[in-house]
Amino acid sequence: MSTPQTGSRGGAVGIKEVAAHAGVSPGTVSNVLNRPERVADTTRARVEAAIRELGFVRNGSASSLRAGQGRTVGLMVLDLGNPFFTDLARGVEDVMSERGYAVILCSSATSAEREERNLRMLAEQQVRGVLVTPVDQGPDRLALLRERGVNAVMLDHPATRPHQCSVTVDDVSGGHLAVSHLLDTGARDIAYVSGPMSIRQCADRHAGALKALEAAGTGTLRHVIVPEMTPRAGQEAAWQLLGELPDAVFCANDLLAMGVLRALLQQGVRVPERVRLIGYDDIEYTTASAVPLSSVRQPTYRLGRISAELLLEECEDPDGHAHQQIMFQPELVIRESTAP
Amino acid sequence: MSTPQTGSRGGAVGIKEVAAHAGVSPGTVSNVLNRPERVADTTRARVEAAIRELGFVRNGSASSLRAGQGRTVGLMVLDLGNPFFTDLARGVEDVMSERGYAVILCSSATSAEREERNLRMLAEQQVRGVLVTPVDQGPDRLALLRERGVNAVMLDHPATRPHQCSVTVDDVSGGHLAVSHLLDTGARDIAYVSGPMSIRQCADRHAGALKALEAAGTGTLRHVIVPEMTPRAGQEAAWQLLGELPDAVFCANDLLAMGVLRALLQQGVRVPERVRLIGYDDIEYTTASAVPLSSVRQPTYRLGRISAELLLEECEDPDGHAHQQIMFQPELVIRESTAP
DNA sequence: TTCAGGACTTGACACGTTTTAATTCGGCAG
DNA sequence: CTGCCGAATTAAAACGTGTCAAGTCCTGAA
Repeated sequence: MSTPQTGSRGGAVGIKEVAAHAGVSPGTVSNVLNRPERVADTTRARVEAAIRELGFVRNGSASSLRAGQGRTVGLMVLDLGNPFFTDLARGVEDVMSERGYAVILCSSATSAEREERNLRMLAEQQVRGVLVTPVDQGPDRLALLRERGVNAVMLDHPATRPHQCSVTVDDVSGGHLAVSHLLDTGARDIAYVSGPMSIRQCADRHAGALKALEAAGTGTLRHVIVPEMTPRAGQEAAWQLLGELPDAVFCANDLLAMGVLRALLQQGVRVPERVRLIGYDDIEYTTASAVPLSSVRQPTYRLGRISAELLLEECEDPDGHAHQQIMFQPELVIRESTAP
Repeated sequence: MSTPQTGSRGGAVGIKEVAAHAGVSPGTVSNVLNRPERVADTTRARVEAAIRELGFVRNGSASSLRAGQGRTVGLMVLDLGNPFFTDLARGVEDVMSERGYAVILCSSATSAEREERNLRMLAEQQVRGVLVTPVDQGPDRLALLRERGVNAVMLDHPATRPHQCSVTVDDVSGGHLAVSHLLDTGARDIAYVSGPMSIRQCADRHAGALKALEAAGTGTLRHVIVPEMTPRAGQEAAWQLLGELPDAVFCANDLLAMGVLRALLQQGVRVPERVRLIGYDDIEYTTASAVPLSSVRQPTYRLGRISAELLLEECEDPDGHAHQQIMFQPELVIRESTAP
């Protein structure tokens, strides 16, 4: 019984054991951890040695309970199966990991009910802030968090409240870019394949497409709406178009475009000679596509990094922080699928 | 000052306010939350009403501090850019969300240093368990967590300790499947493109490939090692092979295979007529590949779900739980890239 | 020698919940 | 009427850290 196992269970060492081992008071250990500048160099060295020797790990629950704020943030995305969101998550995770924050990952899977459940869980976890891609424009489910003083940054969605941060990419402009380009290649009968118009991205890209037609004063747009934005759904959308082929197809998403491309090629339709095809997102996996896919590129990874930095700034310096609505401009990437 | 704003800041209601509002003691409210069966029906109803009316949200930090265990688990993957891991993460997240657990997402980015940093962070966060794809076979970095009583399930990696759970897919068998199939198509001079052999998956698939050659009593295997498992690296690997083309290429990864395919086609090498090509993982995004890609399919999403369930079982019933090493068998998916 | 003042350090309480032992209460047998 | 039991509830003591007012020690000037 002479072992230094003073910890409660499993040899967990607390701040008290460290203090005893270093011959100082618990308060000093806490100071070493949180405001190292207030403690004398020699004492700090002794405490740090004790921490290392005992393998002390700070109890985050206690810390966050007492301090009223922890070092975790929530990240809620629409769909973990979509490379757009995983790239974005990668950016967020990279920044948070560097800064010592933990990221709680949630997927709403585009379900409002699941979004609400996850937000409640994030509130329970006492997250310091959240990055959210909201499911819909509907009721402000973030209110629950805001009341509790949790900062929020809207991801790929314009701010819904006057003073709130948001990071987005200009989807109207993206739709405009894509369709202008299709018109430039000579296409006139254009089809737009997208998910439900309740998804803001789909609606905005559609609006941009219409603007491009209007500006050009020529061309028509057909709209095929599919329930999901997956390759399979794209394939099914293409089947609908086979009866009367358009000159070009603009997909709200590269995944959809991959499905469309596959269906067209299977039916012997030549791309781009007979039908031009352009997608959206410029995901990496179209690298070895049958016909290299033109697309509208979004700075996805950077989007994640920047929104993470914005959130941390807001959390760590609430007063000096000015809310920002950052909007990136997308970029046209022309490949073979639109270059006859 | 007559408002019921007894909460500390931002109107955060605590268990005490709820108790006062319902005319019971804080202990009873806690019982309603944690062991509802111990409290009389009428009282429970009154408390639940108060919770709803006040918008009470349990403080997870306090709960986890006092109870000694929270409702979060950690998930550490090797590479968030790889669909294999994001599919897996999706499975984990789905299960955990259903069961009311929070998932802390970490990526080690195949860096031992970052793995260690993240594990320390998970320890601080008092996670109840972790799902880990370890970076290497090296020093047991999980010890830090095990000491603190954190359960661990090894993901896509055999258990390193006698009594530990693990969920894997038989990579030796996968390599065997792939190369046997290539031999069946008549290939003899086969190239294996993979990441560093320190990655277990790469090594095991290589071992399986060798076994297949041995069993067949014919054929040779060249080995091209690239630093990363990305399409770009695959492209560069293919350039190395252009001098003396093999009959077939087996890639440790579909991403590599996509890069190889792209490079071969660009150089006018016909696939599969001149070179057969097979990948690994059967990711969704090869759907619209120039030449539909043969691959070795792993039940990735199920892998995630099952390992999550295993971890929860271990956490919630530590005594009744028997450690399991589950190994799935991969499945050969033959498409055009190996079917001349 | 004394004292002011600064640089560190300490001690004790508070955070919101869970948990244990103690209390109340009605009913029922002796 | 008393004593005792079980069910339901309560009061109070933790959990491990952060914070801040109150100390201690040291240096240098009067």
